[in-house]
Amino acid sequence: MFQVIKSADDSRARLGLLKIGHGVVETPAYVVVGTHAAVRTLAPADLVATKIQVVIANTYHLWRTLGDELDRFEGLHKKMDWPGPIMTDSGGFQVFSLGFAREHGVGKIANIFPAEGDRVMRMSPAANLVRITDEGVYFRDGGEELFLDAEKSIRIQERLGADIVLAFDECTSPTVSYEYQKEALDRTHRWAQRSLEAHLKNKESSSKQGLFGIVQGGQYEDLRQESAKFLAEMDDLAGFGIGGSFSKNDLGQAIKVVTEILPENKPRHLLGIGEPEDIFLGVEAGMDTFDCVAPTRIARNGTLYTKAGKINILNNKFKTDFTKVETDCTCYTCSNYTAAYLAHLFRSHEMLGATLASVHNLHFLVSLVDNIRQSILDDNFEGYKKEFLGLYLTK
RNA sequence: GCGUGGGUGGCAGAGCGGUCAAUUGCACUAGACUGUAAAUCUAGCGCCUUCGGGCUACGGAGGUUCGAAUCCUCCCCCACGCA
Repeated sequence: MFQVIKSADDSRARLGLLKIGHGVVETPAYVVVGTHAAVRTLAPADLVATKIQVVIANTYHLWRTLGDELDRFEGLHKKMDWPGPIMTDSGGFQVFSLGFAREHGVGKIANIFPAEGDRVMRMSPAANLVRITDEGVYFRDGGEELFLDAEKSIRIQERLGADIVLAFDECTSPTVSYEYQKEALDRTHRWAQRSLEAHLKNKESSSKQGLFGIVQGGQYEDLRQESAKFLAEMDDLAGFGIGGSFSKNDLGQAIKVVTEILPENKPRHLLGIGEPEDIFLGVEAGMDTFDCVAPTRIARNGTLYTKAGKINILNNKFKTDFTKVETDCTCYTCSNYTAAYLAHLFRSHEMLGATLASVHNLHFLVSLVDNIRQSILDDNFEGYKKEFLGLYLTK
């Protein structure tokens, strides 16, 4: 299922082929987030044009939205008219995002321990909608409570029919105590076993789908290692996801300690991480695939990637910038439109602005991982990394 | 000409004696966004400032009052109705 084509000498970076039901994924690869079985603002044809290889949809949100319709669901590929590989997230992240993250107004990468004088931007705190038990998780949804556990998550994911499915886990915050991280980790491990059992029970779908276990452990290296060891021994897992909410400084180390333990012959997916600098970090530490809402979310909010760093197309100067966002970019947006036109679309609140920006940002990241693969092939990963980040992080 | 209702910051529109440099929305200026309850959110938005505050402001000019965007007088505009 997964084959490492080449490993770098000076880092853990590796080139691979992930063969799954709906195609072969060349890794390192970027996975676009299509939570509700749709990539926001993009028509399927737009998505194909970005050359993105994989889409990840979300179990919790689809289950919540589709409800009983899932019983006669014909599968995400058909539903989305997306011919390529699909992953589904288990709903484990919603344990965090609808719970702790909502309550404390923090996100996946949170500046939770700000330095003196730091101005910390946070979302307004809101009610915690989550109640975690050893059995599973209760999500408060309007007046009722939705209960999701490992078995149910796997069953829903079978219906959704993605090529890669994820074990149900508890994503934790880096602010909680060691004791709680440990408790949550043990729970996540038990849920991983339950997920695997549920997965293997259905011969038909488990022959088509691969189940990834999810490494947790928060900011504690020993727990991360324990988690990697635990999951590494589960032979029937098709691969691994690395989860959790990080602070930016811990990210690299948290991945490194884990990839040292995980088996080389299985793919590793870094969950929810995907700014350009993080991809280098992840690849260097031995990760194969990445998904992130960033390219599409920041696009909708007017931010576009360029080789010289991110730009905000709503900035005054772009009103009269009749050049392309990136002169040498071959994406549909840059091939046809000026920065000024994009600025105009955003200022006019035209949806096309969000679409064109999303197309560009996805193309940017797809090109980035393409170049990373080439650099590994050329034994020049470190060189390419320095070259790219040298320009990208100047701003 | 008569009657009525109005003239408030770039626009719309609150306020109708003190807590008003003036609610709110839009626009504008920045910033944030990392397994998406985000096409969202945060901050700023008269001038000056040693960030305590100071100054000029609610059509114009006077006046009443300790105090006026708010009350009175005159003037100038606008809308609608009647001639």
